[in-house]
Amino acid sequence: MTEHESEPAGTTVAAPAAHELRSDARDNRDRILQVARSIFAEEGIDVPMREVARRAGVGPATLYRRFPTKEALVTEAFREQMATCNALVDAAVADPDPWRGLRTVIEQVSAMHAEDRGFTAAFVSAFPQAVDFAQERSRALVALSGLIQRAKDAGGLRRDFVLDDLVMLIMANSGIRATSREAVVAASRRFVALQLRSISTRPDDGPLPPAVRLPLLAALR
Amino acid sequence: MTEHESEPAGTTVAAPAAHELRSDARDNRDRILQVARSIFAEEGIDVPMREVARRAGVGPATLYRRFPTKEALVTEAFREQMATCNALVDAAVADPDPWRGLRTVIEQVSAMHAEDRGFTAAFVSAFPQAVDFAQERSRALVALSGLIQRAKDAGGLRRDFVLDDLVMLIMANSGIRATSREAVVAASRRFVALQLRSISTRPDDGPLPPAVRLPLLAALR
DNA sequence: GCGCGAGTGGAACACCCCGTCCGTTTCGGC
DNA sequence: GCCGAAACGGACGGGGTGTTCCACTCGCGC
Repeated sequence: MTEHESEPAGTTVAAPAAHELRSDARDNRDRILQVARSIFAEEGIDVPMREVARRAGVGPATLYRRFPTKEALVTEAFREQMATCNALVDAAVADPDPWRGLRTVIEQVSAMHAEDRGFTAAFVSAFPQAVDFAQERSRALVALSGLIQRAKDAGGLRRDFVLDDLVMLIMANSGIRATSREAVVAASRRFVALQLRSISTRPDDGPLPPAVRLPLLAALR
Repeated sequence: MTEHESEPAGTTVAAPAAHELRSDARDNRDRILQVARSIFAEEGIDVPMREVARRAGVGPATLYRRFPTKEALVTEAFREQMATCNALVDAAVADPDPWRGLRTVIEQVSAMHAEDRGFTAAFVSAFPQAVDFAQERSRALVALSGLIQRAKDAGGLRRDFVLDDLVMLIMANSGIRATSREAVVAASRRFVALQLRSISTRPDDGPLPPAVRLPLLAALR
């Protein structure tokens, strides 16, 4: 995306359109993106644009000149993580042990969602018209589909597991809430471990990660 | 709750304060509540108050006279389901087979959350200051805690399972989204079945409920 | 019937949000 | 230094939501 800009060629890895910006503008853009990533991770995607601008020390107009819409900002903020996510999938698919690959990718993607509240929203695409991620996602899902089949054949994964189950587990994982990011991460870890046991054909092994006190129980002291 | 109202005695089952209303007012109140339950179940709790009023065929003022705040409306709308939920817990705790009781309560509470998007929000208490449900919830959690212990002792439940896990599973279940209520219910059913396998000490038995196509996969046709 | 007060609905208030306009500031090539 | 264009930020418009005000209506006891 944004390759259809009026630029001759891409010099760096993935610089969208920030090569001919004035120095101050470039600084501002970088700061905005940095702040956005931080806020989105901490508070989710529903943070007002004003707040992002305020914390970045710029006016709303500056924010909107660089990112014409909130969707654009969100997309850009999570591009990196999306790439990471895809890399995780690729690594998993390339793993000679398909069951270990599947296990690992579930663990890691779940961890990413637990660590970054906003990423989940971007992943599920809070902006349905954002086709940006859709294509990469399709590719990843197809690859995972193959991995699942191989994991079944090689052993380790129960034979009635399907791709939809993978999506279902990721969604369920993202439903976990807690009072702090650390708590969410810890709870997610235990949850995933439990998941893996339920979709594995192998016998139970080793202790689960520790349980975590969740908000609903706060009333109990 | 609301027993501390200024009424002499409860004539009917659980009439909050609707005993001396004019007939039309009573009709309106009932209709509002009925509409609210329906909308909340279908679209979640974020429906504007105006919309509830509109669908109930009344003006916003009427709605606000009966329910002074949105929180009050939500609380009242879900009181019944909360009671059902507590009854489920009581039944589970009373089950002579603790593992079956636990299994059943997980299945049923999960189903309730899947069937009613709004209930989840009310359950997790989208309004933190709503202490209304907090007390019953505490009682239920304590009871469940005992049930869990007995299920471990009697066999069936893995020994490292704790109350927080139960909350975690319910939360995770509520993270499941789909394009229709039916799809959510079906996916939830499969999810719960998977859960129960992971927390059970008994060997795998019988087929899982069918998988469900989830929104993320829509791109794959 | 009749009248009074509970009940009502539409407009309005206060607030928040996304996105834009415009007069001013600042970079950076000369 | 200088000066034009790029960049800036505060104010503004449009839309949406929870909640309230107020003049009018209508059940219901007499």
